[in-house]
Amino acid sequence: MTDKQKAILDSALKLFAQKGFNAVPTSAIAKDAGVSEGLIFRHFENKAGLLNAIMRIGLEKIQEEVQQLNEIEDPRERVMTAIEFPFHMNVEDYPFWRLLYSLKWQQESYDVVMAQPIRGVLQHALAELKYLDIEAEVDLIESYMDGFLTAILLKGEGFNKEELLAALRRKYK
Amino acid sequence: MTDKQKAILDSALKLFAQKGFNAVPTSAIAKDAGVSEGLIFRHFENKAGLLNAIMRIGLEKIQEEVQQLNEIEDPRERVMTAIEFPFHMNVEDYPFWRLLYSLKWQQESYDVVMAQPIRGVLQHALAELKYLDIEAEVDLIESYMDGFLTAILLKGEGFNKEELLAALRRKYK
DNA sequence: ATAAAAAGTGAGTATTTACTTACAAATATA
DNA sequence: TATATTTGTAAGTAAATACTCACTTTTTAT
Repeated sequence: MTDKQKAILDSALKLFAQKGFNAVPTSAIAKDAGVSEGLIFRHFENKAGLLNAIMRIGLEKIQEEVQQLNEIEDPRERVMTAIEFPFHMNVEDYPFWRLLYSLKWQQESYDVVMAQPIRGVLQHALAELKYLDIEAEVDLIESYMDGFLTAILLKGEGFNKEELLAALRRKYK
Repeated sequence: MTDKQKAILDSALKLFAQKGFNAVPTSAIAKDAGVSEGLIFRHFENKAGLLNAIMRIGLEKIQEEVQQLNEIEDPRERVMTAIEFPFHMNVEDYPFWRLLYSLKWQQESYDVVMAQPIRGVLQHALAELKYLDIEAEVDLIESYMDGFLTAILLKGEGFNKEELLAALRRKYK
């Protein structure tokens, strides 16, 4: 992976996350990355291929983090850590999440790949805790997480996510 | 408002909700509505004007529904009804909500207009209930609602929202 | 050192897209 | 009925966009 290739991926992720995939022309990506437009197509074949490369890299990184949840012994703590995942996300990953969440509304493909591993963790943990109606409970937790992540990603400057986390913990104490 | 004008609005909402604003050319809208492309510009000036018309109509309709929440006397019930709003949404409004939620990620403007009235209802109700830390609590509830609405809008056929509602009520009984 | 492969460029190109315009049909108004 | 206004159309147009291609530069392998 060359410097320019990395620059293209960085610029594309940044711009896609800001304005949406369809609203960003390849010329703008090339300009932002300081690269000729043709190079994008040399490396990624087409615009969709560029998006694919971005998503593959991002999803791999996130899946590693999900794996780490399984190292938590206590299933109760494992579930709480999962629910609180949006609050402890790395800020440098925000653009990727924004892109993933904006793509959800047009192409489900990527989102499904992302949601599946977390679902597995939750299902397993709730089974250990002898929950009944595991599927509905997992849907509920996934909805919470989705809402939290959305709030954190969209409510900019003025938003205090620590306060929100505190309110959440109060409910689940 | 003529028949063709209505047809344009219907087709545009449908297509924007499915594929996203930027991914839908005005030619496709005209074709779907059975109308000449020029008519779109005669009535709505430009593509952004068409989107504005769609959003204005939709937001007015939704705000009426939010007003109805205020008619509920008991603040506890008022809050629960608000939280459960996503479950009782009219199916015919799904496309509008999909469009609103997809636009969130690129232009915050519309979403803010929508969220403000609901925030007001929640703030007022929680104040009546003598909650401390009202803002954080409202953020929490808004996050829930956002997650539920997203789940209902995105998880198609196989998704049983009644089960999710049941799980939610179990938690808050 | 030399050949082969890969990285990179910049100037195209075909198509799409938002929007215009000149005109016709329908509808309202007097 | 006559006329003014609104609704509608079809054929444009200029700009933007995804992608190609011929070519040069850099890196890798022998």
